[in-house]
Amino acid sequence: MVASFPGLLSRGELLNLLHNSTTVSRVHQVHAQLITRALFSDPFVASRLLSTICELSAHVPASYADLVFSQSHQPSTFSWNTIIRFHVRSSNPNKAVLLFARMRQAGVLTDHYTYPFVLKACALLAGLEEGAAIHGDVLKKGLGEDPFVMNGLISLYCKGGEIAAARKLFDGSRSRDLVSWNSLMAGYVSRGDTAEAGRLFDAMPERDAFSWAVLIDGYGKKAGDVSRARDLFDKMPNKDLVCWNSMIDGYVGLGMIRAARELFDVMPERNVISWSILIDGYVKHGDPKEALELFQSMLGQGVRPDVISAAGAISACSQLGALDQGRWIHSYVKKHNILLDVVVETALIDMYMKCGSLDLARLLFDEMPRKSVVTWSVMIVGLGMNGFGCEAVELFYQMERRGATMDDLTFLGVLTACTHARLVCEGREIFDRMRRDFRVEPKVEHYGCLVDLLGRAGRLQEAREVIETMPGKPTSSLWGSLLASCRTHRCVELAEVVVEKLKKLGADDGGVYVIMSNIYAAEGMWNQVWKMRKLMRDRGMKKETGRSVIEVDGTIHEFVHGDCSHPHDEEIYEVLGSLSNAMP
DNA sequence: ATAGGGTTAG
Repeated sequence: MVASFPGLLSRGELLNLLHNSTTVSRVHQVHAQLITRALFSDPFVASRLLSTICELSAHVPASYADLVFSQSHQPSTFSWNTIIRFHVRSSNPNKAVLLFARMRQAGVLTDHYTYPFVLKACALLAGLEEGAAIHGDVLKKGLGEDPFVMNGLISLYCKGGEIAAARKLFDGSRSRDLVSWNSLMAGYVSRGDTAEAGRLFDAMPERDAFSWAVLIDGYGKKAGDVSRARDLFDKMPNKDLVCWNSMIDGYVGLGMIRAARELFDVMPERNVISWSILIDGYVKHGDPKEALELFQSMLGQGVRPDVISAAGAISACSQLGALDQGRWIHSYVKKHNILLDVVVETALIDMYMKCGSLDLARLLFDEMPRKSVVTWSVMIVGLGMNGFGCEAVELFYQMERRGATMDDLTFLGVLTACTHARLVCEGREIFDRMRRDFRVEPKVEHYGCLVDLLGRAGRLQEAREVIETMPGKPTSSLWGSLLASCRTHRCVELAEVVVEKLKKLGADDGGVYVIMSNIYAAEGMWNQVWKMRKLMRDRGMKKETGRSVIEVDGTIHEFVHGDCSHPHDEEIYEVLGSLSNAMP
């Protein structure tokens, strides 16, 4: 590598070369040269090397930056600032704060360049105490009117929820600039006070694209008022990419996919974020097929996907059971060196699980260096869903032994796994331990699981007691679940009680009477059956049509209840018939 | 100072 340089370069030439390095491997080459030329001990050279590395922060492993920093002799304020900035930028605020503390311990001078980055780190950590101490420091040094430092403080207080403190600084400042206005406005937006954000917007002496984007996002996504967002969007003079994306995301947030799509289709330029927003919109609002098509056209237009857009597409595959496409996307991202992170890997595991490919899921799971709560939960849910309830519970216990934190969805997963595997005692025990041992407050959904678990096992009275003694108001879905169990276990009396409860809650839709009439039919109570049917007719009730989708060999098939238009229609119904015969 | 990602079952 070193040989690629012609002859020996002078200090100046190397510095120049360094200045023009735009890739990590180029920096490595220059680094090697600096060492062979014994120039690395030159503090100025070392600091230039470090800052070049930090310029490329997105592509540089933190360990490399740390190494170069630790090898420099008596790093200057500039070098300290650089390494702190590096860690802030690579979203490692902990490290940045730590380095700042060491910087002060070492007695190195801190300056107006140091503070904005440390403050940013504190803001990311919501470290208000730390930040307030730094505020004191800033004042002592007389840096309170430096716009960068002050803006750092404003956004620190905004992120920490102390908007009043931010406002006080803002109001009392002589040197506030456009960024200060924008920061404060963003602060109001993030705490949901779009009205005050709007007032600031109107009062601003000048506005830039940030100002508009903050408020478009505030009205649209944060406040759910897309028409105001749209007004603003239409009024904006030179719309930039960000505000198009924010506006589209505003529509997506409310499920207005058509409107989102219309804007997407006419926007002058798109980036991978625009595509992600829409892909995710389709995923979240029930059209995973369209999401995948969109992902493919994105690739077709030569837009390089990143982890986030891939996560959306993979999610779509999970919903569709599209194993082939899911595997294809997996190998695509690997082939194109798109770094997988915990989130996509979790999405992949979920996809493999939902597509019934337990081996591939397990393989990924075991090889993951870092797992999140979601990763564990997805695995537990998947095992349960695929009929491995015992393994799911076992994994839950393993999670406990590892001391991993659990959240409400972990419990939802393990409880549903128990339901599937009829593990009534385990489920009951885990439910009881939720609050006691894990300090996770059970929500209605957890009560729903418990009711389901007990009800399916035929312990109908216990299930009813759970509903009637739970804290808070039981929802109709709890009674609905109990009603389903009443049908399974042919308990007419309780079913009638439940229907009364549902009626009181105004939740007696078509589905309820369908079940009730089935219950009567099973007992041969035909008079009651007719009564139910008549009731439904009189009220014009209909049960929603059942439907499902699955991919086979790359083609996506959709099935709708009662539909006979599939080319393999007869065979399908034959298999279906034999399956339901085989089921207990 | 502004835009995008993973989990329940029915």
